[in-house]
Amino acid sequence: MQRGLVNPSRPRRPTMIDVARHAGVSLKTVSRVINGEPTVATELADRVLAAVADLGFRRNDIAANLRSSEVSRTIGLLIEEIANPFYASIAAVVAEIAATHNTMLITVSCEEDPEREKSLLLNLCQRRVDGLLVVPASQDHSYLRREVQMGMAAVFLDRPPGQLLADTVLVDNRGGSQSAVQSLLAAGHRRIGILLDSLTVFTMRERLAGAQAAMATAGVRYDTALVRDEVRAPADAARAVADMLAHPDPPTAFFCLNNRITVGALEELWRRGNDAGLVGFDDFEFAHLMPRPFAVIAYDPKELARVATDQLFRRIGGEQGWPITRVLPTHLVDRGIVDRGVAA
Amino acid sequence: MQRGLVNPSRPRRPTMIDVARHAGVSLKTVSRVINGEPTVATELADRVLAAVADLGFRRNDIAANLRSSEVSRTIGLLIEEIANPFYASIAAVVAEIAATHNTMLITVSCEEDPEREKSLLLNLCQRRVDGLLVVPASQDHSYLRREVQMGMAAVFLDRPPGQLLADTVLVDNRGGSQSAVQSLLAAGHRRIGILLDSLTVFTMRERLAGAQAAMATAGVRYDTALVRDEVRAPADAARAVADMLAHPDPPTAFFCLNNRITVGALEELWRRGNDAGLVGFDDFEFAHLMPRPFAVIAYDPKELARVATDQLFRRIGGEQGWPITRVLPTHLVDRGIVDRGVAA
DNA sequence: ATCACCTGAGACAACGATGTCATGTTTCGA
DNA sequence: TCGAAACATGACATCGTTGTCTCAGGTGAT
Repeated sequence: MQRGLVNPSRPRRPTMIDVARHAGVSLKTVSRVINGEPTVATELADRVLAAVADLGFRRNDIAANLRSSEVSRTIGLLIEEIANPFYASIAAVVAEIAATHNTMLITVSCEEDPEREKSLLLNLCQRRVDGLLVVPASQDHSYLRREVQMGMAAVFLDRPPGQLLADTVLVDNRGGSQSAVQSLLAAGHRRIGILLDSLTVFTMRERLAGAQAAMATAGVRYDTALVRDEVRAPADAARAVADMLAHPDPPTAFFCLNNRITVGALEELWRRGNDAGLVGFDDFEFAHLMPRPFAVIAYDPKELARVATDQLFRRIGGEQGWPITRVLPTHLVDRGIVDRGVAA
Repeated sequence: MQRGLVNPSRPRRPTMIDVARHAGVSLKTVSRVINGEPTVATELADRVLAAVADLGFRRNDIAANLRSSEVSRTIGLLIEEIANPFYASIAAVVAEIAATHNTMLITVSCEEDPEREKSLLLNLCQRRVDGLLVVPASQDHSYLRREVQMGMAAVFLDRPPGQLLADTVLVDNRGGSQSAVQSLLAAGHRRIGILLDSLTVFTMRERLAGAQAAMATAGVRYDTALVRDEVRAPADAARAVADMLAHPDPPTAFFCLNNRITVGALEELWRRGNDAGLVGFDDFEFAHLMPRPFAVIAYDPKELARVATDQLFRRIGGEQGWPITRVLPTHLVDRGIVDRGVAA
């Protein structure tokens, strides 16, 4: 039973065989023309191209890929969520570099769910992508070991893999945090409030460790009453700041471990006209338009993506060797408002 | 020559045949077990599953898809650039809805280049994605006609297709613009500066037309000296504002046709302490933290994406019928600063 | 006890392309 | 003028799955 007869409104896509018949040549000749092999007589090639145009033929990449199983020219990127500007800028860089390798990008968001992470990554493996870029949510990636052994390229970024050796690109979270707190200490602050998301996240643990190290080095007491975790949305940060300021011995400065928190804290301090010191980890767009001064520990997420993607394509290209870990530097940036003369 | 012997470091992936041999069953039985068909004796199924675990077998979706060419469970999304928050939030919604259909998303950015748009979309067709979501950059999509005829689902969003009939979801650019300008006129403004990106973009033409209509209705002269196009970056907007304010009969209000322009204009007016009226098309994050009051024509990009994606999956699901165009409403939102008492 | 029926399992073709090899034709030098 | 090399073309197997069909063996009704 021919499909063409069953559903005439949606014609079956022509295959190379149809083109061959239409042009009066063999299947293989069509294949040669489509793939630009030079050993075809001009006259035949023209007939084939005419048939291609006539029938609206377009090669089925799925079939081609199955036969010549070299590369699918597709890579996968796993992140938290694409709506987050941090990840969006990473995805942009990855897609751009991939395009130069004639490769498309499947981006999947796991939303901090380890189960989802696993199922998405294995699903990508089933689709036989050429490689994986992973910002992991879980701490156990042993389920990827076999895939990697069987040739799946994988590079982790922003956070390291767990139970798996793989190429990794990180940011110097600890060092950046250390210098953030050092700058507050140097300005004379001794009571520093620290706000963080969740300790289940690698970057948060590292940043907190850096802050503790800086305080220990300076001989300043690390008071757990001045530390709040599970601060997720900006509004949580605002509440935490208000809360800490009500403390009998309140902080005179705040260190926010990500930019969502920074925005919330900043908004609250600004609302109160409180001039506490404020340093946030991560820069962000519009930081220069915020209504009060603060500082950030900045680094380039694009560079992170660039280094990781380049490494991935090196592996896809067949580069052998032990997994490599690279740590990118951070730097302190003083961020003010558009015009500091605001109060004047 | 076996590949395993050529490159023993990267073992060949096991296929169903390997699993079948290892479990002492037929190929087809493996296929049945993998696909959860119920007609397999428990004892055999267990042997197959053990072999799968032993060998680290993972089904090749490419081959499966080739054989049973139903759906590839992949859709394509074409946008300008993923780093733009507007498109990132669209991509997030599309990916989320796609996930509920067990479908992954390939996002490609054409960066306003019509040639790139064409090649990317046709490339996606070659990959046999199940459907396309398109924010078009070009004005001629006749090259998609054959693909659509042959069953490729396609939905356009934010901007309409050219030379092609297809499902489309738009925003009421004209109406929104009209009410923006009406609000400025109602506040007594008669000289209104208009800043826009490029007239090659559909949304810009529509928004400008809406502004003109509002002025015509009110009997206010449309002075081309107060219109600037090719305003791309915020800095361009700042310059344009400065320039217009130097006009002998300067504008007392500005209408910015996108949010990048709004930010630049706002920054310049704030720097000058100028209290001109300001309305921008498109809301944006942090708008409520900006250092001076203004208004925006807001709409929900997520709703845009939701409606378009739902329609796409309806088409993928086989829904027939003529292409549909939907236009989503906008509304005016007064946006101020965190605390209007800033100057106090 | 016989036969129709059901069910589980395997053999084989098919999906749409590419790789390999064989074949027929042309070309060119001796 | 002939033979070998070079080239253009096609026949056929193949990639890793799933769909179709067949068949053996067990079940229940008559």
